[in-house]
Amino acid sequence: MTLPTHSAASVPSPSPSAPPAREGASLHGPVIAWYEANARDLPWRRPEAGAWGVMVSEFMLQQTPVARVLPVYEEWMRRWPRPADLAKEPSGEAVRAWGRLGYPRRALRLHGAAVAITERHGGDVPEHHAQLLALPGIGEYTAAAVASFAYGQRHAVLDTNVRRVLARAVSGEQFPPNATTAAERRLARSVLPEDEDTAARWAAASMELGALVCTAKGERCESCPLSDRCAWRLAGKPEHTGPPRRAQTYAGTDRQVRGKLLAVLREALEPVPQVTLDRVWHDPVQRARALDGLVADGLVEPLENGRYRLPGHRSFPPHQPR
DNA sequence: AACACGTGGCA
DNA sequence: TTGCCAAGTGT
Repeated sequence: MTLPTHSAASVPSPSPSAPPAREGASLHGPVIAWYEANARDLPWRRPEAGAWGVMVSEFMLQQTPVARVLPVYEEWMRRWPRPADLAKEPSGEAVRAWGRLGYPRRALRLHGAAVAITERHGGDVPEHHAQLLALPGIGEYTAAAVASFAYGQRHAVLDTNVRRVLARAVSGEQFPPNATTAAERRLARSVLPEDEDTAARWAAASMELGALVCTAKGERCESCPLSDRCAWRLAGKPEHTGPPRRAQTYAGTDRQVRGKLLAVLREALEPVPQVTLDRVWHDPVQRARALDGLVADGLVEPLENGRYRLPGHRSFPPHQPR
């Protein structure tokens, strides 16, 4: 596997007089050129990361900022350089090494994906979108991202950054809809470069643009390669209308209690007695519900003696075809 | 379709 | 301090 090399010479540029053959043709060139000059040097973008490195990074980056992922990613790749290395560990080790990245079910699913890769794909991250999609924790976005970033394939990689870039540059809206729509997928496919290598560069470049320039708040239009043609900017940057983007509450929720319980178990080297867990939350009803949920999710293993620990053995459910 | 699911930085 | 936000997935 190789990361696409950066070469502006391979970026096709439409002739000045002819109208663009397709809607996205006027987007690729500027954005890819901008990317080649401004892309961050992230470890999972280096060739030595391999498909496994790309995949690990994608799991960690789901809803989690780059800065927080970096140190954990380095530790994981040092400890588990190949899928089989992770697969032979108990799943609880993945949860423990996940640290405070949040959404620890991702760790469990990444472990489950490593097991599946070892069993079904000979230890190599599969290259086909459908094979990736069948792995636990990999949805539409991550399957496209791994296929594109790791294997240079042509896929619409529609994450929150790209959705925002397209919403603004093409649709003239400040923000995309709350949930990804069929219209967005259609738009993303319509602006996808025909050439496979160019499509892979566009995927990485448009995502980086959304992450660094076309941000949710404090967008830096003066640094944007699309500023002269951005539909939203040309319309005077109208404020978002429509349904408010649903706020995510956290304080006092089961999620917070789960987080506190799991934090105790992550730090513990030995199984933890019930009474220790009882100290993390005042409400016994909510506390019990949170603990039951963690057990049901396979994040916590109850032992015969009334103690609890991170799962000591593989506990991910068998693969269910979608 | 709407929710649940962690965590911490920043304005 | 509160609210928003960060490369989503599964049910």
